[in-house]
Amino acid sequence: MLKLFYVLRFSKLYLSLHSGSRLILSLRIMVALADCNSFFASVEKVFHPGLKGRPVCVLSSNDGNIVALTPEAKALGIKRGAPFFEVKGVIEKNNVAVFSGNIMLYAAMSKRVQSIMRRTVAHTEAYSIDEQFLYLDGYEQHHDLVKIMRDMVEQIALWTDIPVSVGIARTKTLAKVASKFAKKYKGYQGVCMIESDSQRRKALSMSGLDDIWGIGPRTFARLNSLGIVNPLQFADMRGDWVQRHFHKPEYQTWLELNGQPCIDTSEIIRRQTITTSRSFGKMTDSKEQLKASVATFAASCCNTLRSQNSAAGCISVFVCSNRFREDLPQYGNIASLNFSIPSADTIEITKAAMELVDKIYRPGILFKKSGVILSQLVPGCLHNVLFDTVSRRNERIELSRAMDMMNHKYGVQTVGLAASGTKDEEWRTRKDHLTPNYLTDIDQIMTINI
DNA sequence: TCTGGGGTCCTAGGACCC
DNA sequence: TCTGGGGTCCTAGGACCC
Repeated sequence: MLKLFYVLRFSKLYLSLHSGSRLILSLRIMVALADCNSFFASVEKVFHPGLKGRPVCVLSSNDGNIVALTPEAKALGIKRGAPFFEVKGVIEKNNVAVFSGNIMLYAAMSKRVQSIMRRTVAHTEAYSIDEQFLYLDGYEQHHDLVKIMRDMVEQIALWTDIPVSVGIARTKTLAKVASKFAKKYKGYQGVCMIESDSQRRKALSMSGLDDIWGIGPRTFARLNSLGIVNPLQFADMRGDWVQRHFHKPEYQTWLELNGQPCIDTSEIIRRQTITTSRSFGKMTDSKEQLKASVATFAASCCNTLRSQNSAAGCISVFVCSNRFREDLPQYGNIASLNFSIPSADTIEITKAAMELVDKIYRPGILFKKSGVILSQLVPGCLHNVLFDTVSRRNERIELSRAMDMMNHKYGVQTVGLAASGTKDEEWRTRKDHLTPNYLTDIDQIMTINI
C-alpha cells in the first residue's frame, strides 16, 4: 500500500486521479510541517547558554534590520524587519542580547536538525533553512502520528537544543496553521494535528487572516475591503466567487484551506537565477572598490552555480546609491551580457562582470550597494563545444573547482581572484556582534575550560 | 550615523508574426 | 465613422515566501 501511494504521488497518474478516486485516498494522507522556533535566535542560544529566558535578536547583514527574535523580544514590541537603529533604545533598556546574523552557523545547525527529521520520516522536503515538510503517507496506518512527531521533537531538542513545532494536516497550508498553534500553546507539547473538519473550522476561526501562508499584506487588505476578516470566512466563500475576485495563487490557498491539496513544492529544485548582493558597510565613489565588491559577489555566485552543477547563459550587474539619503544624488543601473556558450568559469564570469561595471559606473555618485545575477542557467558545468572561443575551458573549470575545494576546506575566500580585493576594504559589511563559526571552522571551534 | 538578501510564480501588455 | 484576428514570446511589475 505504501508503495502504491508513492507511485501515485510521483506519477502523472496522481494528477489524473486527483478529482476522482484520489479524493477518497486523500482523506488519509497527512503532511507535517516541522518549523524551528525563532531559528536564528535559537541557534545563538545554543552557543550562549546563559541567555535562557533573556530576549534575543539576530540582525541582517550590515547589522541593518532585525531578522529573527525570540518571543521574549517580541513581547517588548520589537518587530521582525525593523531597522536596528530604530529599536536600539528598547534593546539597551531591556538588556536584549543582539547578534549579527551568521548564516554559516545557522546552515550547519539546520543540516543537523533536518537529518534527525529524515531519520524519522522517509519522505521529507526541505522548504527553507528552518522548515521541512514531512510526508506521512502510510505511517498513520500503524502508528499515532502525533506521538511519532512528539518523539521526533524531543529527539531534536535532546541532540541539538533547537525547539521545533510541528503541524499536521491534510494540506500544507493547513499544516502551517497547525504549526502556529503548536508554537503558541504549550498544551500541544510541540505538535498539533488538524484532523477532523470541526478542528479545521475551529483552527481557521481562531487564526488571523494575515497568518495564512499565501496571504500577504495586499491580499489581506483586499479581503478586508470585501468584508472578509478571518480565514474561516474566506474558506467558506464559494469557489467561483474567489476566482472572480482573485487570481490563481489566492484560489489555491482557498482550496488548501478547504482541505484540498494543490500546492506542490516537491519538484526538484534547480535554481533559475543565482544572486549575490550586499549593501556596503560604508558608501564608496571609487570604481576600484565597486569592482572589488562585484568581483567578490561574482565569485560567490559562481561557487553556488558549480555546486548545483550548472552553467549560466547570462550575467547582470547592478549598482545603486543610498535610497535613504535624499540629500545625495541618486543613481542606479543594471547591465547584462549574454555568453555565447553558458559558462561556470569564475575567471570568465568575473571578467564579464568587470566590463559591465565599466558600463554603468558613474563618477561622483556614492554607491551603497552592488550585486551580481546569473540567469539562463543550464545543467552541466562543461560546455566544450566546437568553435568555443575560450581555450582550455575544461582546465579553467578544473581550476575553479580546485578553488571551491580549497575555500570549502580552509574557509571562504582562502583563495580568489585579485579582482576581489582585500579583506579589510570599506565596502565590506559590518558585523559588530558576530558569533564565531563554531560548527564549520576549525580555528573558531569552541573552547571549554574544565 | 545606522534602513537585509535571496528566491518563486503569475499576469498583463507590448512586440512581432502570419 | 468604422481600422483583422489569432497566436507566440518576452518582459516588467506585482505579490508572495523565508
